[in-house]
Amino acid sequence: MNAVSPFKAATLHDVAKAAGVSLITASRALSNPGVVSKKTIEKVQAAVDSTGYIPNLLAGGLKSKRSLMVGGIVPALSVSQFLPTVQALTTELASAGYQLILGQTSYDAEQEESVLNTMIGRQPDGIVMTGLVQSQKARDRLRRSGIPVVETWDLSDRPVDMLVGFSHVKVGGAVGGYFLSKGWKRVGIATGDDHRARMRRDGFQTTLGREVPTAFVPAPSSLELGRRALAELLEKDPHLEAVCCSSDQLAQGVMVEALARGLRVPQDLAICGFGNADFGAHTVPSISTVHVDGAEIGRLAARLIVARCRGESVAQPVIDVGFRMVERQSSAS
Amino acid sequence: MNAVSPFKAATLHDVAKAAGVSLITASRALSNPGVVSKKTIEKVQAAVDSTGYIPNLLAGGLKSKRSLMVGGIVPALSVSQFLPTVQALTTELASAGYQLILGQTSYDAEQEESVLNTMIGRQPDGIVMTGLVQSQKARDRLRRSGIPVVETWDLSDRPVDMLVGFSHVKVGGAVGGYFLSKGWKRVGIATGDDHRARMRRDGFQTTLGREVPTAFVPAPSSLELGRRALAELLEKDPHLEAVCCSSDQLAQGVMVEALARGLRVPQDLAICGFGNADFGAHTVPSISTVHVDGAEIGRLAARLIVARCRGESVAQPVIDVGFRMVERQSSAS
DNA sequence: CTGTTAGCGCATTCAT
DNA sequence: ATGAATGCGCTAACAG
Repeated sequence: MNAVSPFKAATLHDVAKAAGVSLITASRALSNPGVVSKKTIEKVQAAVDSTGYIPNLLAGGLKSKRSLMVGGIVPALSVSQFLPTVQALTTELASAGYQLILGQTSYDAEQEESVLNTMIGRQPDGIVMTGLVQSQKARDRLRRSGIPVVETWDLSDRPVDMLVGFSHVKVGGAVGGYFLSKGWKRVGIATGDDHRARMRRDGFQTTLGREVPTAFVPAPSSLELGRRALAELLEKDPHLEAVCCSSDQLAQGVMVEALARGLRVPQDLAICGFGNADFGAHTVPSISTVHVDGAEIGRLAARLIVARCRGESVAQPVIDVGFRMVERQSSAS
Repeated sequence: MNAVSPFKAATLHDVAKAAGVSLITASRALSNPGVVSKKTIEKVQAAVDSTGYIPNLLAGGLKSKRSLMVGGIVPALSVSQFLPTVQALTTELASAGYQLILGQTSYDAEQEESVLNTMIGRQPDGIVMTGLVQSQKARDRLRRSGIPVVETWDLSDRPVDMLVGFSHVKVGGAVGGYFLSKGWKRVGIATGDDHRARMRRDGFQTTLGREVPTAFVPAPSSLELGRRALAELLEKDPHLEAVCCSSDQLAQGVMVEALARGLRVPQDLAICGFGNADFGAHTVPSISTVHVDGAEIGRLAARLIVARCRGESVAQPVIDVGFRMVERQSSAS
């Protein structure tokens, strides 16, 4: 049975007819009840119930220029670092009556451009990017579209519009400073090869004042890739003392591999991750990391968009949410 | 600076004028180039480039009854079990020109109903649910809406429409049979309390022919909750031989807690998870689990929706993707 | 191959 | 407090 529904969905027209009022009165009764008499509202409500009317948001959006949709763009949903952000974004937006349309770029600038184009075509009331918009063409398009945009998870001198993030260079610098304070000389890096991870590596190396043996792994990072990364690093330097990882998943992999090789953590090898994934506090030993409040980023981004949509002027369109080091057993001295 | 764009976005009207053709010819040149002369297409394309035209998909959808959007509904994005499904769904849909609108139910039937209502209002060309639709009201609404629906990750005698899933009772039964074959008598269950996890527990207990000590944990399951669950189970039975977990995250937590207490895995305590998360193969010891192809579920769901949208008749609207036991070190004898 | 006509379902003018 | 007209931007019919 593949037949389409035999029922034509009820429109506002049907509701108005059933309620014995005009189209526009029915419309107002539903979307602006303040200006309609109580009796009328009741009649309309009864008609809605009896007809099973569901407003066509496409039509409403076309006319009112408010689609009640917000575009959310991630490199890939499986990048678990962004998950709390997307989740909080979705929840916070839903509570304001907006829904999220998802787009994936696969870390590819061309795909980013095409995703943004179709996204703009859907007339979203806002667009939230995880990361900065890469291509210049896309940046221009976004600006000219007039759609409120929030870039997240990074900082920039010239954001497209609004921004909620933090400095990855500073994160790398902080971890580098921490390693220096511990006196570790023979250190390595296990890292993803995306833009932000590279910024953290840059900051780390700058603080250390030199290049550091590095194992690059493709996205998405995982426990398995962490194990391989440590194997690679130990080939480069068999006497490694500490490893800085671009995610807690990688860090856990490095740790598993180290323990499997009979290395003690942290005595023989210290490990630091990034992101403060929930499992990191509960492994044995627990994993030192850098905490970033991903959910807060999502909430703030949602609020910026919603404020803009309401025509409120946004006092602080660029927000640095910062970060903090979390020392746990994997690097405690 | 909170000013809205000073440029009014170009419409198809502007493109047509710039290209010196009629509105509908411009429309066809873009969406149905086969019926337009090559010269005209070129003129229109040039006009598109010069005006920066981006089609308004809301308007197109209103008229054509094809919104090119598909609703995707999950309990919560953080339920990592569904992530490969949502990711594959998004990717596969994108390749067919559709985009995903996200909805979250928080495992709550009322919220499911309200999410589905606004979803229907957006006139999606299809709706994909992770799990079955809970509320009867929502089921009726969905049926009457005529929108193609795919429920996933479960089986049902009377699906709303189409279905891609597997039997959780059978999964539980398979794990129970596996435990029986190993001769483990003192067994426990660490499980989430959602519908599907309970079905697996039922299947497990039915096969064992009795009730089994159980630690229930709230969603989303995590390593931490797994540690607590084992602590709870060991209080109920200090001589536990094996634990069946409702996710690999829980299983990892149970394992970490066991090792932290000096128990050997699997000699003192055997562990089995569910979901075949990527890390499970690479922990030490590696984690036995039940494999379900979540990405395949997403791909199949997308194809069913797309086929329906193209008016093709769907030969097999209910697909059982099955599962398989994956024995690893945590339960190897 | 191209153009004209007529809406899709609703919300924003205006009027009463 | 209610209603009539108008059009958002686009595409499905039909015409030529």
